[in-house]
Amino acid sequence: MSNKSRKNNYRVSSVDVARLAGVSQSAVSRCFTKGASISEKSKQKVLKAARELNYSPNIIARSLVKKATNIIGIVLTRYKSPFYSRVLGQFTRKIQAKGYNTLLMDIGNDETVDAVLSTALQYQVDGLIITSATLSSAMVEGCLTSQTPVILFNRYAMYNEVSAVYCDGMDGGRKAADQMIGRHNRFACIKGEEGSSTSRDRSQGFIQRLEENGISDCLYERGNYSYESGSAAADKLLSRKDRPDAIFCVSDLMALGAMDVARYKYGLEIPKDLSIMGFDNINMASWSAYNLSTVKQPVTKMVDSTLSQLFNEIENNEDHTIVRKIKTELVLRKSTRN
Amino acid sequence: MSNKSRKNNYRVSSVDVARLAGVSQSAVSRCFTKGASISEKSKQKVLKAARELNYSPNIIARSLVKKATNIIGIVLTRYKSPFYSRVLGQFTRKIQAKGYNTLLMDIGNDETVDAVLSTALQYQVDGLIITSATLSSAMVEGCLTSQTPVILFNRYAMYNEVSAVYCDGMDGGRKAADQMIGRHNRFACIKGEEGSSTSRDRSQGFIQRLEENGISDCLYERGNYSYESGSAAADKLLSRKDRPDAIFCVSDLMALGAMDVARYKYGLEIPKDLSIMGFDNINMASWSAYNLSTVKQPVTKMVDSTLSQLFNEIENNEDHTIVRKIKTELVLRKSTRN
DNA sequence: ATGAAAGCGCTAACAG
DNA sequence: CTGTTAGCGCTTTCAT
Repeated sequence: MSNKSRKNNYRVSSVDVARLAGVSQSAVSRCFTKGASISEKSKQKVLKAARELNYSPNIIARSLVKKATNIIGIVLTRYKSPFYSRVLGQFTRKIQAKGYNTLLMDIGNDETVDAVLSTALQYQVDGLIITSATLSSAMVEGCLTSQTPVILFNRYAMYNEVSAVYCDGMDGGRKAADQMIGRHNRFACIKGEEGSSTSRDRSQGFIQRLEENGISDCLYERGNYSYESGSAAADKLLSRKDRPDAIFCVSDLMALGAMDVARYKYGLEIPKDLSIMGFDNINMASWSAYNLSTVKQPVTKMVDSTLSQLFNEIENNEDHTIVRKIKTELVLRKSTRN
Repeated sequence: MSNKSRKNNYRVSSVDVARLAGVSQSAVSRCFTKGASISEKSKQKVLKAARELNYSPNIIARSLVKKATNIIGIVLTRYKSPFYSRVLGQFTRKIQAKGYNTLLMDIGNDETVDAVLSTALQYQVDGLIITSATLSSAMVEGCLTSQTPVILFNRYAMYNEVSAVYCDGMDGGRKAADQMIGRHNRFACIKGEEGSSTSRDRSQGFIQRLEENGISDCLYERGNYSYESGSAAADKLLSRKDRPDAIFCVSDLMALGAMDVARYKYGLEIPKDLSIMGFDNINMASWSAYNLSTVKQPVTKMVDSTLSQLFNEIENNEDHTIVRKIKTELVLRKSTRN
């Protein structure tokens, strides 16, 4: 059996159906295009033939002529985070509900982002959602000339030709600080990787607010958003003699890791000896083992906003770009004093 | 600005490039088809023109003629589970590495599975991975006539025309039982939903092994694989006067929920008063707050096996279906006595 | 090595 | 309502 035998194998097409049904090929096309004018009689003939041959229209061919694939590309970076799983789940479900489909693309490191985006464009996606990755100007150019709407999710644009929706990390950081100030003596922050803009915003908001209140010696360590890195960072912080009694983490996962070293390695009681706050409000934050106070990113609101803007740009050809900054909400549980 | 103005907008094609480069359209096609015979000189001309026009080939058109889209469809049910996030992540990354792309489809309930699969087929996916969903015979038929290779992931086939790779839940359940037998007096099991075959296998293995050892009064409750449902099920179990001192949960997430009610609602000590085991070995199982003993599904092995079979069927037209049952591994931590 | 031409499977005028 | 016809943007013989 040769390498190509599959490709050469017959795939039933509309002309086969037409022949069997005794109608023209356009009739079968009309039969599968809702709103097209076709008599009930031919419709039945076509349907019968189609069923017999197990036919269904080739969307690729349709896309070629309609110049619309009905597919939305979603780009994200290695998503270890439960936050992004949730986001992705909501996106795909809602995209499907809208009659579109999702081409999911994962980028390992920032070097590959251009390649990935470019193949998305080559697939003629009708729209693009980019999560936690930056957009090179070459790619902005590409999207522009191909007229492909793009929304940055949880990033903001350096270029104002592209829309963005993200949550207000700066304000979230400030809220976290407000919750802790006055109840603690020594503050620390566990940030994300150096380049990360979300990490920067959140920690900056926190630190600024502290400074506004006369606290200028906030410690910090960095993690990579994982549980383990949160543990490691907290470990460093807690091994100091001037150990902090309040730690703000720029992600919940890191906060959980921090809580666990604090409790199980240092035997600290939370929040008696140490308050911890996270950011995201992932499911685990509410688990009884943690009860993590956190700054909630309103996922549903963010997703809906992204999608409504995207479909607006796609369907109404609204080329008006927007930047929507969504407010966070404080979720107080028991990992902080009150 | 009309509704259609975007669609009518110009998208640069190979003929545009050809014209600018002063070569034939086929030349530009060849330029982008590796291995095609084209002189260095024309190649440069084409490349230059392409760059100028910001051109890149339309994969949809190419797919139409090549009868191959290079896209793999992945179907999964509302994936709340961290296990499936991990699986999905591995799949997409490895699919991309192979030069393919992922069309991600989510099915809410079993009613929609046919619709979803059928649109995947209409998109002419080169292959299909179906996770935790059953395949109707109509769909098997559809895949067969369209010659689309399908692999069932963590399901087994009722039909032997379709390949499957899954982990041996029955054996996993048995291993869990072996670990608990002799150290406990009263056993219970938290199963998944009634229809779920994975739940059935895992719990059956557990219960059978118990019976082989003369224990025939294993209690059980059902959950839906979520943390909350695990808590609820454990709550019922633990409120009995003949409370179990060993609980096997068919998923880690439920086991974590069970641990938390046991500890925080009933004040039980684990594993002193109660042993708990899970299934999957998700990341959280190793967190210090839990230290959950569990039956590990070897994700990487399963994913690799699935993919190698799938690509084998795609590229070598190997229509030899396989069913690969992968062995689980016991991971002992501190939630069980030893 | 290159261009001309045929066609992938479909939709969309256009006549009738 | 229906068939005919002309493409969508590309790959691929087939000559040259």
